[in-house]
Amino acid sequence: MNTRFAVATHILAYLAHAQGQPVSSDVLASSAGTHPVVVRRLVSMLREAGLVQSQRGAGGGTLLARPATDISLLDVFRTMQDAEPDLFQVGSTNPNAHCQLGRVMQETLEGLFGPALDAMRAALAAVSVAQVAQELRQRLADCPGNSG
Amino acid sequence: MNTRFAVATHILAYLAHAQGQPVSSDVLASSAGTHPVVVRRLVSMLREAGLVQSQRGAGGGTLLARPATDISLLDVFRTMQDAEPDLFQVGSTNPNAHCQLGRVMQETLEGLFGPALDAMRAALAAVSVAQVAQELRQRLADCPGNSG
DNA sequence: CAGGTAAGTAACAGAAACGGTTACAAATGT
DNA sequence: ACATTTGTAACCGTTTCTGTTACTTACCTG
Repeated sequence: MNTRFAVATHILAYLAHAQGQPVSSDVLASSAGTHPVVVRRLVSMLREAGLVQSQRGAGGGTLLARPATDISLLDVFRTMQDAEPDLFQVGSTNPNAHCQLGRVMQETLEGLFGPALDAMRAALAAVSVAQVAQELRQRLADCPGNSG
Repeated sequence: MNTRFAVATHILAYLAHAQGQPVSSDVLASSAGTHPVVVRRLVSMLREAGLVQSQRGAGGGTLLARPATDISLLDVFRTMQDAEPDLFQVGSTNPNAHCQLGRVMQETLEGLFGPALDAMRAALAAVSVAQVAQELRQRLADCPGNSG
């Protein structure tokens, strides 16, 4: 699930940079260094999450569904999840059930891992796609001849 | 990699509870609800990290290599990593190289994901195995007839 | 209306990781 | 000696992910 988060953020930052112009999956894939279908898969998830919007047909593509300032990395993280609940998955192991050590251990670990996840979520929530795009612009200004 | 972290913490908490008595991989596996060889695999990693110590032969087993108060969940997390660098793996995608958008995007993302990881690490560093074991004891006191 | 463009999606292949398991060697205490 | 227990290697089945192909659907333009 690792690259999905990075690629999705890549896509969103690119769309923020495009300022309302639809961008095709071919262009996005070329920029992110992956396959257009992979991009469309991620875009599908982002669209279901209400972060982007798509237009079919000639001249179509994907664009942000709301201002880049209103999309945080936490939004992206949650959309790409499958990972968030699994990060410190305590529930998959099947300890001894009822009130024995195994079960109590699970509850205890959940209580202790929680703050770590909360801290990470808070840090992700503090960064918007607009910030990513802006930092990108600044860095791009430092080197000539960029296309995509 | 998810269950590894939880099972490893389980093991360490159990060892802290055992207070210097070597615990066999059979007992640990039974408590954690997994296979003894899986436990030995994890114990191998924990041993390389200097967190535990093992004794072969009859009456042998594993015990903590240092006080439980000196082992944080961050130590466990780092030992079980393979995941830590991959959590927000930005480098696997192969964008357009040189100074183009793809490469700059990587650097930008790394800079923005960093604080999220730092926050999580700080939260994990704040919890020791001793705390886990103590919380376990408290919870176990609330229900009768626990063995393993 | 015809044709080109591009999203949407299903399906498959190959790779990697993980957990569980078996098997066996090495070490250690009784 | 012998039982016990760690230390590893090896293998299997499952899952997950990425890349890719192929095909359908939708939309714009001439």
